[in-house]
This record gives sequence, structure tokens and C-alpha cells, in this order.
Amino acid sequence: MLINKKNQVSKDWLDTLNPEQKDAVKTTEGPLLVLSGAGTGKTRVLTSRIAFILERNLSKPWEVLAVTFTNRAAKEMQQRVGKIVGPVAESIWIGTFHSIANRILRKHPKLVGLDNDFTILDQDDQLRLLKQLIEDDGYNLNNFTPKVLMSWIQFCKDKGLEPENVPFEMMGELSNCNVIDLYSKYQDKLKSLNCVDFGDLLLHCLNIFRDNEEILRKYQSKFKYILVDEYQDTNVCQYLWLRLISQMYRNLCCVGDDDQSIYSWRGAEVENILRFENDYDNSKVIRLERNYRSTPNILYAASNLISYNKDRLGKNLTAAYYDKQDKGDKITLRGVWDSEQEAHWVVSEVDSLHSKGNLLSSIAVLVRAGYQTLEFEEKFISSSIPYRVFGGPRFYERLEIKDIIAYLRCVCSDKDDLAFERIINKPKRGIGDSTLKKIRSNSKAYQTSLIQSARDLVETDELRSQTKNNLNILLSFFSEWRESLDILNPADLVKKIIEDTGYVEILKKDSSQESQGRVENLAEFSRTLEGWDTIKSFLDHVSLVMENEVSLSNDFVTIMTLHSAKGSEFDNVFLPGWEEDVFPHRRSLDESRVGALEEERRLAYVGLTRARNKVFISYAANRRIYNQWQSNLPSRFLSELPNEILDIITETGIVLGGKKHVSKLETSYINQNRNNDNNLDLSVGIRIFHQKFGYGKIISIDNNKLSINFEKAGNKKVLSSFVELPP
DNA sequence: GTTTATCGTATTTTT
DNA sequence: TACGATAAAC
Repeated sequence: MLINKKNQVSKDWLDTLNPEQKDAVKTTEGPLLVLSGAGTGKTRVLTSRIAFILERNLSKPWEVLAVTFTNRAAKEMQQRVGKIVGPVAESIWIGTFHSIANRILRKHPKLVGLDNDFTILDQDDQLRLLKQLIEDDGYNLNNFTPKVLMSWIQFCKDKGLEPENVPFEMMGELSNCNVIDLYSKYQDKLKSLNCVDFGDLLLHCLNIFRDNEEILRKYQSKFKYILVDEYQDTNVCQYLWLRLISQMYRNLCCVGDDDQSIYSWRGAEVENILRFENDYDNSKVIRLERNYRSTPNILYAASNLISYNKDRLGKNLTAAYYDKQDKGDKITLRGVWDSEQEAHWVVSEVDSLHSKGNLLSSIAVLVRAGYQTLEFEEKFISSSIPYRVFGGPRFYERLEIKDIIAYLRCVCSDKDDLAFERIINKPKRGIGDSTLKKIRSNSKAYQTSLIQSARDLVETDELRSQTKNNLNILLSFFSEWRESLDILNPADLVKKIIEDTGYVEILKKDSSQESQGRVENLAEFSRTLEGWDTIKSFLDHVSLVMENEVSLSNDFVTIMTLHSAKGSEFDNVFLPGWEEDVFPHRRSLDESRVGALEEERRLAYVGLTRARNKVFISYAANRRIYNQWQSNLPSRFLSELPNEILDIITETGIVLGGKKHVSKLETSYINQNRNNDNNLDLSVGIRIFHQKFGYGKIISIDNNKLSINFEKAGNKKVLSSFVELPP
């Protein structure tokens, strides 16, 4: 029960919601789908809804389950609910799909053949394990890489399929390499090591629900209200999981936006959201279409673009904060000669925004792929504008940190073979492949863990005395550390391990800035550990929360991929690289899947709708990718933006071709080396040939840049190295 | 067992 | 170009 004063506050938050939001908050009973467009306040709805449920005393806090995809989202929700309802928010089940599944799985590990203290593997470990299996069993991969097989297994898990349930069609091209068998062996191996991978967290949890009626009932009756964020990103496994767990009370509220589904390649199925009304009888759908973020112009552009997609539920976003007169600034569209100029232009615009009083933190550069960040970084550095690239290797993923974590894992558990393998020769101590192979075969023969089998081997004369010695030193360190487990706190133990192994010494010898950073990271790591009582609880945390918590004190420009931009917003957004083959990405065009291009378009939609006030889009006629110069046509998405809200500045001679889509043939590109000056005798009036644009006559020459009137493609500017004389 | 050379390959990555 | 994975050389 909440006291009066709180009620006062609560009343306030309810009153400031718009009618649709209020409806979504108050419709607590029955299945509810909230279609919430970008910037329509979905987090607000979710948090208010939880607060409403608690305030009306419809359930206890621990009977509410709220799932998200990212830790960031979970944390934000927890905090915002806490602001309304106070400390009781702590006992609400708020978390990512994986962390909730983990929490449940920890209670019943035996049911899926695991021990209480199972380890969660990351991608590295998963792959290492799989490679080992492939090697041990002499698999014929038919030219498929272990990575491909791994992602296939992951794909099955996303679909909620155990090896024995995988249908033949799912195997696709891999049907001739025994993948199902491999999948099955992989699962066995995981179990024998008492490990799970990320997919398993959900899959095991789902299987527990499927196979154990009483336990399923228990959770079904526990969670009276269930809320799901970003429903469009759920995969089949998550979908089935939600179906089961919500079956009793059926108070399932899913919030999502089909237009922002950009993770199909990770197993997400837009169909889940498209099907909601069919899946749940007597369900209600509420649309949130009032956008509190962007100007009318930006919304108009975004809506126009996304309208080219079929198979949408359809939404009309209207700008809440603007009146009919003020539509906001137009979208700036800039065409440039090459990617270097593009970066130059972006940085100069950033500079001018900054000098007009905009904080750098109000500015973001959103790119399609990681490699595009480089050129911007260089320009930002030379202009001494602070920036930060998001999505680089995260803190706990750094090599040195993973090494130390592996040490900790070994200390905690004798059985952690993968961790042991990782550090057995790190830092180098003269224990290489052949020794490891001996240990492995020994462990296989006697069914012991690697560490135990190493201990056994040291007692024999199987190893050379040098290696034997080295291994012995390591093993005695292990027992020493294990003894101090109860005496030292985690942070001190880490310091001891770092010292004993000489890890830092080695890094310090190498005076590159990189190892400098590594030393600092290690120091940072032991500081992080100071807040933890036991190493085990810390390790569990690490595997689920990979985020790098950096202090965000300074003002800087954000550079990130469009994918990681989902969920954030900025006053000023730069969207560079809008060219065919870059965005939409070449791979999505190659794919025969029709949906691939639509997903690219949704990505463009996500990009546009990140912006509050200003959008700057640019494209370059030439771009260096892997040191190859590529000339590209403007993205088809540009022609899907309404012309009247564009402010076009072009200097490439490449003019937008109206609504006409660029054909596949035209986009097929050629790679040529720019430096490969072909010393042609070029002069005005000469007829030349260009691989992409065909035949044309030279109009003018500016150093290596030529203006050419092409017979089919019209006037273009091209590099001289791209043209050849007709045969 | 460690270092060096060569080859191949290159989206997006919430956990 | 740059990184990783494998192969040959030290």
C-alpha cells in the first residue's frame, strides 16, 4: 500500500500521459499490444504501467515481470519505476531475457542436467569448444567454417529447437556435413563441462517449462503481469517462452514497433508482432502515434521512406511538439566527391553546430558498418573535437580482462576446461600445443577435468622436465590461490594473480600504447571487483552484463552504427554513406531474401527517427573500402525521401534520378586501384569507356577528375583511372 | 615451442 | 588495409 504523498506524485504522472498512453497503462487485464512508433514514449508507458499496477495493488512487486533486450533498457526501466514507486521497485522482476532466464535456470539446473554453479560461455569459448569437437571427431566441414556451423547452431537455438527436433529443411546447404550430429555433440559437451551458452539460457528454461508442468504452473501463477519491451525483436524461443509463462493470467503487454525490427539476422522475427492479434484471443491493440521527439519534417521524411515497405502494421506518426507553421529545419542532403570529403564536411558541420552553442553530446554520426567510423575518427582527431565510438570491444571482452577472468574461473572451478585452456600458456610459459594435446587425451581417457589430468601428468615422466616444471609452477599457484579464496577478498586475489603470473611485467616490457592501456584495464578491473563479496557472483554478473561502464562526464560527439543507435536520441544526427552497396548494404542486395532490403530500409528509418531537430544525410561518389576505390551511386533510399523537405547540396554531378530505382545491373561495381594511373592520353572531346557508366565524351579535365557526358548515364564526374579508351 | 610468413577474407552483434 | 588463422622456419 502506498502512502498518500506518493499517491499525489503518482496522480501527476498519470495525468501527463496522452489518451492512448493512458489507455495502454490502464488496460492491465488481458493481452495487449502497444504499437509504439519511434519517440512516442514507450518507456514511459511501460514504467507508468508497472507503477499503476503496483499502486492499484493489483499485484505484489515480485509478481510483475518485465523483460527487455539490453541491460541498458532494464536498468533504465528499473530506475524510472523506482522514481515513482520507491524502493519496492527492487523486487520487481525486471531484466533482460537472458538474465531472467538465468535466474530461473539457477533454481532448477538439475532438470536440464546441470549443476548449480554452471558457467555461462561467451562466443569465444563457444567457438573454441566447437573447433575442438570438430577436430577430435574429424568432421568433414565441406568448406564451411566453424563459425558458420556455430551460427547455425545458434540459429536453431533461437528457434527453440533441440538437435533431435531440427527439421530437415532447416539444414539448408549444411545438410551434407552432419551438423545435427555436431549440434548434439556440442550440447553434450556443454553439459559435461557444466556450461551453457547464451542461447541455452533461454532454451533450457523453455524446456524446463515444457517438460515440468508443476514448475511451469508455479511461474505462471507467480507472474500476474508480464511486460515485454521491443517485442519486434523477439525470436521464436523467446516467443514460446512468453506464451507459456503468460498462459494463466494472460496479462501480457508487449510493446514494440514493427518498423524498427532490424535484428532478423540475430533470429528476431517480425512476424511475432505482426501475428499478435491472432496469437492471443481477445487481445487489444493500442497505437502510439504521437511523437514527442522529432520535427514534422523529419517525421514526414521517415514516414515517406518507410511507406515503401510492405507487410507493416502501419502507423502515422504526428509531431506532438510542433504546430502547423513550424515544420522544423529541412533535411540537409549533401553529395560529395569521396568519403574523405564526406568526413571533412561532417566534421565542419559538427564544428559549426558546436560553435553555435550545441553541445557535442547532442550530436551523433550514425553509420551503416563499423569500417566507416575510421575516417570520421581521423577528422575528429585532427580537428581536436572529442568523440567516442560506441560498440568497440567492450570492457569484459578485452583480451587481458578475459585472461584474468579465465584465471578466476579456474580458481573457482576445477572443471572449467575452457578457462584452463585459455590461460595454460598465458603469459607464455613454454606449454604449447603438444603438451596440451597430451593433457587433453589424458583427460579424455580417464574422464577427468583438464586441470586434474594436468596434475596427474606432472606426476609422470610423460613430459619433458622443462615443461613439467613450468606446469607444476602453474598448478601450485592454483592451489595457493584456491586456499586464499576464503582469506582474501576478490579484488586482492586478482592483484595476487596478476603479480604471481607476471602478467603485468610482460605487458610493461612491451612499451606500445596498447599494452599501456592493458595495464590500466587490469587496474580498472581489480577496482571493479572491490564491490563484490564473492567471485562466483561476480563471474555470473560479468557474463550477463558485458557493458563497459565509462564515466560520461565529458562532452563528446557520438559515433556508432545504426544498429546500436536504436533506443537513443540526439538533437543533431548525421547519416553518412547513403550509397548503393553501402546503404543498403551490398549483402542485403545480394541476398535473395526479399525482406533483406526492407530491413535496410527500417534501418534508415531508425536512423532518421533518432533526430530531434536536424538531420544531415550525405553520400560520396567514391569510397575507399579495404583500400579499393569504389564508385557508388546514391542510395535508392534518397529517392524515397520527399523532395520538398530536402535541402540539396551536390557537387558530384550525380543528380538524384527522381523516383526511379537504380537497377541491379547498374549497381554492379568495379574495383580499380586509384594509384594505378593508366597514363592515357586524355583530352577534352575524346570518347572513353567506363565500366559502370559505359561510353561517353570528356567535357572537361581537372587533374585526375574528369567530367564526362555519358551516352546512357548522362553527365558524371569520374576519376581518370576509372576510364579506358574504347577498343 | 616460439617466431615469422603467407594467405584469405572482410555487415549489422542487444546477451 | 588489417586482422586472424594456418604453415613453415627458427
